Amino acid sequence: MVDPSMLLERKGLKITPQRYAILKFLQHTTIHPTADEVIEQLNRDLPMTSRATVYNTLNTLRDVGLVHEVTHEAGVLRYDANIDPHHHFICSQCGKLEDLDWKLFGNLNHEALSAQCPVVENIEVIVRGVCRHCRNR
Amino acid sequence: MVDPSMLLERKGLKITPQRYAILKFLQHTTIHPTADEVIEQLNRDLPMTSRATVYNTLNTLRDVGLVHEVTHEAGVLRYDANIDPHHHFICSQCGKLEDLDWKLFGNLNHEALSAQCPVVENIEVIVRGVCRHCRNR
DNA sequence: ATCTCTCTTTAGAATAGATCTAGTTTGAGA
DNA sequence: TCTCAAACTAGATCTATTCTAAAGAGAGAT
Ligand SMILES: [Mn+2]
Ligand SMILES: [Mn+2]
Ligand SMILES: [Zn+2]
Ligand SMILES: [Zn+2]
Repeated sequence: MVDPSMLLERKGLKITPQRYAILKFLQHTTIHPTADEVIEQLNRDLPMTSRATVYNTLNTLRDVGLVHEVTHEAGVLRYDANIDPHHHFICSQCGKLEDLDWKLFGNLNHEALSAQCPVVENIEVIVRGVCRHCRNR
Repeated sequence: MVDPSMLLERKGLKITPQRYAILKFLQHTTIHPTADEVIEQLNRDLPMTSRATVYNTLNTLRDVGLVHEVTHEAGVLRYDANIDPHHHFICSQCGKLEDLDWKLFGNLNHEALSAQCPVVENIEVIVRGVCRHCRNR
């Protein structure tokens, strides 16, 4: 796991306590938090980050490519510091959103695609279903 | 293309001029309209559908499965009357959202997936890139 | 050490998409 | 024709996000 300071510096962003804390939190969670969940978590112990700064920072990190927006639920915007190619699974019962390994689906970027999409920037598979935990209850 | 009246009736929904018009419009467009675009189009000639009714109707149609929500852009909620399995392509330059044929990616629902997702309800591939039109300009 | 300039943070106002409310209209069935 | 539940409506409300304008912070210059 790369140090947040290094990542921020590489992108030419000043290292501030708020940016450091937000990026570090996103790096260490797997829940793909919403902006509200980021605010909640950061200010749980010691309030030090305003609502506006969380939104500003998330947008800044997204602009420089350090986090990705995950937009597969109506009205819910999540953030993901895992920027390696991967897929997502959403449980329709509990709402959990999990990573799926990139290699799970083989090579998706093949010839036939270029008819409609000559330049591919990103491919992602979204799987909706019921997770193991929800199935067994 | 199935008649909207028949689809509504099958789902036990009353056939109203508003529901008929909204479903018919969605059936005949390929742009995956937002709620605002539905309102705009329906009231272009003869205003007859309120904002609240468009939202109510879209939610009703979604609840009975006659339309799907398409939620792949931050803050943008689109509607799709094509409920056959298919994938989507989004052009990062012009924002166009197009259907991709289901058969384009072969069988995605294979054994390895069931480890994390024992019950699969839906699989969809999202491709982001540059469309032919935007590439050639 | 002080100044300066730019970037960052902040509280609160504003915006916009979606939902809710309460009253009205509609039409199928008695 | 009457009744009643479902559907429609205008406008109020809600809520996630963005905007605004002012304060803070820090790197380099003097
Ligand atoms: Mn992820
Ligand atoms: Mn579609
Ligand atoms: Zn679950
Ligand atoms: Zn394009």
